[in-house]
Amino acid sequence: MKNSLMFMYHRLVRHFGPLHWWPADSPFEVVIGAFLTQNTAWRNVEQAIAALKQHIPLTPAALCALPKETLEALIRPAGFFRQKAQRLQLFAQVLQERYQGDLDAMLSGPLPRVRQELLAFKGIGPETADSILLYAAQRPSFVVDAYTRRLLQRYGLLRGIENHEEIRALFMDHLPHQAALFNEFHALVVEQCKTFCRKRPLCESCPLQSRCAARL
DNA sequence: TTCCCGGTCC
DNA sequence: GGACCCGGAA
Repeated sequence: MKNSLMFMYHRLVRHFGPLHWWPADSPFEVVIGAFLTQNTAWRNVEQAIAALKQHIPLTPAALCALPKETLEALIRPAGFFRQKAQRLQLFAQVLQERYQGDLDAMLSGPLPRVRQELLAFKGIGPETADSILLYAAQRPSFVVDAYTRRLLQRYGLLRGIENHEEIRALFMDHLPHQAALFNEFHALVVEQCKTFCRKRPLCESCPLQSRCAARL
């Protein structure tokens, strides 16, 4: 398993080169992006964040102070804007009250404990929690999303019945816990799935073709 | 104009 | 399983 994952990683690095994730100016902007990108194409999230940035500095305090209706209107392009606005503000509020707005303080401490705390928020599921941990705090928590499942399944590393935590464990149990590695690996998986391993796959020029089960 | 895509909560 | 929602492709 370790060898399969590392082979895949190196092939993807060779094809896509180093990616620069996560595109954001601050850790708190990563958090906002992590909420907004749920079930949403990144291009729409960019619009929403750009609009938001024009109105307020992207800080927990400013987000709390913004009227809910205004926030909803600004992040509208990201979809699910009512629930995302409400959940983002709730998160910002708790961050203010418990940690005086200090994201680093919230995200430091033993990884499993911090992860559990994140998962307790309404609007933070496993993918969002791990995105925040990895990309806002450089903590080695592997991010699994729909792309990851599809790629691994087609490649032949899953039977198809594994749940989210089991897929995450595949990476966590077989790779060194290095934030830089996890960061790049997830970014490469996303790029790979947008380019080749799409819903309707383009196997012809895929960098993983030679060892992919779907292609054999 | 309909259809598709993507996380989380209930 | 259904609800939440957009932009863009078909």
